[in-house]
Amino acid sequence: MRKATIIDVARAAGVSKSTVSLVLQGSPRIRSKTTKKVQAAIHRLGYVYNRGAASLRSARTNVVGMVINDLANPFFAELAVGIESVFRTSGLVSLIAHTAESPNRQADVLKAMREQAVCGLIICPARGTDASALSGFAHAGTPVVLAMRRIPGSRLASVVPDNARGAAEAVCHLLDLGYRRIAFVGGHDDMSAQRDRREGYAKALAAAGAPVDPALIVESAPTRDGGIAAIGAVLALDDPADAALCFNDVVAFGAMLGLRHTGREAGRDFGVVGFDDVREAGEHVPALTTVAVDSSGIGARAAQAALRMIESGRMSAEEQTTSVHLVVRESCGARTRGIRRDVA
Amino acid sequence: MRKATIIDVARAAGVSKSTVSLVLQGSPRIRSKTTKKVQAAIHRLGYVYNRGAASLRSARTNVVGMVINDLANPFFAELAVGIESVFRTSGLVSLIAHTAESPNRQADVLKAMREQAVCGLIICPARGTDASALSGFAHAGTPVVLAMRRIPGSRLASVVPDNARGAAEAVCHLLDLGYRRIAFVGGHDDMSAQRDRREGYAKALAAAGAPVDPALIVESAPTRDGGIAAIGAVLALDDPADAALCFNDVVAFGAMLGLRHTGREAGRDFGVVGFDDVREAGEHVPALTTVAVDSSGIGARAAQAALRMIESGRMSAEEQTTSVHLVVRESCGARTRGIRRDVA
DNA sequence: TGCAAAAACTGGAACGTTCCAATTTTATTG
DNA sequence: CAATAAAATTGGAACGTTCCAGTTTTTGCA
Repeated sequence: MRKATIIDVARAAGVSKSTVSLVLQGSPRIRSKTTKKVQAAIHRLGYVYNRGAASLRSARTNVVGMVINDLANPFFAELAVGIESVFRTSGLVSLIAHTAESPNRQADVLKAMREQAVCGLIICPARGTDASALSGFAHAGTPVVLAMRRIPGSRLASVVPDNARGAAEAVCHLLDLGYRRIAFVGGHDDMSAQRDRREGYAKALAAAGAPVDPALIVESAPTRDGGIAAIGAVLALDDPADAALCFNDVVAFGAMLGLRHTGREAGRDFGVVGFDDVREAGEHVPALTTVAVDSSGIGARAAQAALRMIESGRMSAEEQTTSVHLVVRESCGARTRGIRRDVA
Repeated sequence: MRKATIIDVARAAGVSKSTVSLVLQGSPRIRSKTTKKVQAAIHRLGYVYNRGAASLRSARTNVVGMVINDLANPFFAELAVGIESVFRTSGLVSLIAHTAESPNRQADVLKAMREQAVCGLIICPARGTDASALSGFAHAGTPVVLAMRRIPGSRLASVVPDNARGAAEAVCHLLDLGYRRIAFVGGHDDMSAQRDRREGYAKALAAAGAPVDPALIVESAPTRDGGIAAIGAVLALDDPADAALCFNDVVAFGAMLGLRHTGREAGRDFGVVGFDDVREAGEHVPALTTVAVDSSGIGARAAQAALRMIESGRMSAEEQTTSVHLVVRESCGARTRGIRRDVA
């Protein structure tokens, strides 16, 4: 049995196909009696709207793309869910894709998104993504919003947490607790978030008159294993670190594991602060002190920014920064050492 | 500037639009010289393939749908990533959607998937999903594969872990460690996975000649809070439980938290076994003994099953079961009590 | 009731692709 | 080199929708 089309529906309802199309679009110029007739026919025939055909004619799809560098990271998964729910309430369908932090996969995925003619794109760009990777969208007039990570040299809208401020707050907290050799571990230099956090770290140290020792800044993959490796490096120094601000919570978990391998315990022998405040942070033993980032809030803002651009048809390069706050738990040793300064 | 079409490409390359179409599809009956000419023109014009138009004509999209009940749960996120990577290597684009375990949202999402004319669907159905929710796909001849959860009364292909066997193994292990009042906590009766696991639990107890006390079987949301509540219930009994098999790892984490609230510690005063073996299980304190489920393997099998059906055009209702194995860590108390039986 | 204006509805044409049957080009063979 | 077979290429129709410019129906008012 062939699939029913609006023409079949029109015939069944005794109206023209144009009328059916109008009903489908919820046009206000159709009498409710007619609408009812048409909807009955739609239901009776089991008619399914063909979005492909519609977008062929009207050039505006209701599909938005979402490109996530790591869906398996709970932080990004939560972000994706936040974005999706905003789009869903606006009647848009989200096409979620995962790039596994690989620019190649990302290129493939972006090509697919273009072919699907998405009407907007939210992307957490893979590490090392170049502005040119997204030029096709700009060229086609498709709104793009960067989430969590900026791309240097691109004139694109973005929503990122206040990385520098969060990092600075964390460093101040560690300084207040009396730590002297504070390391910055994890993440790569070509991730904007890492650069921003590292900058906040350096600035806070400088503001306190403390020296910034390049040996205490160690790059690593933003993963648990990366954290283990990085913490090992700063412990092996002649003048080893006594605390670390980690690029993100996952790195912090790895760092705490690495500490344990050397007989040290976070919060007792070493101060550890993470970044993100994923759900697991509060339940880890010891509980992780971390800079809380509102993932679903960032997702929602990014989605809203995209929505505005889609609806208005005007591109914007607005850079939004969302606030962050330090959540003090155990891994920094505040309980043991006593907090000497109140952190808002 | 209007977007380039195959007609523009054809003109630029000095061939017909049919030839361009053939090149785009990688047809073997085009001379390589012609292919090269066409590809040069495609590149020169920045031509982007229009999948909507193509699927309108050819009725076969290369988009597959993926409906996940909870993307924020790391287990399902990993599953999604596994599925996606299989589809990607076959040149299919995955449209991932999230239902938040709500049948209403699921219905919306499924409608959107049908409108996008997906050529296949993999779904972890939301709790309480009825077979009729998916009848539209069956009716349209679109392959559907259930992952992780079966739907009673539906003739659909499925890939689920060997829940009963895993649960039975866990119970045997607890019995071997000397526990007597083993509870089954968490999950809901209308989730097939919960029923299967509970059945394995009951069967193992019966096989060992141990009584199955209904008071020891407590439903709860499959969340951390659910675990806290459920463990509270089995501790409050006149004859309280001394061990628990939890519906999944998240519930187990909650249960261990709940134990701590009453001054008990998993592995010392009470045996806890989880299900899934999420990444966090091994790093929790105490480390969680759990039944390991191969999430990415299940994802891959489900994707392959869907792929077979898509390619052959023949529907199948094959039910695949993947093997599971018990991972003994600390929360069951094996270290303290000594293992009296070797678990493979 | 009749007339104008507004509201409701309608019939092509068009969107960019694939499929089909037909045509042209190239290769093969006697 | 002609005749044929095979390979490569082509133009037109079709897919299901929306848009546009009407046309018909309804409403409001004298």
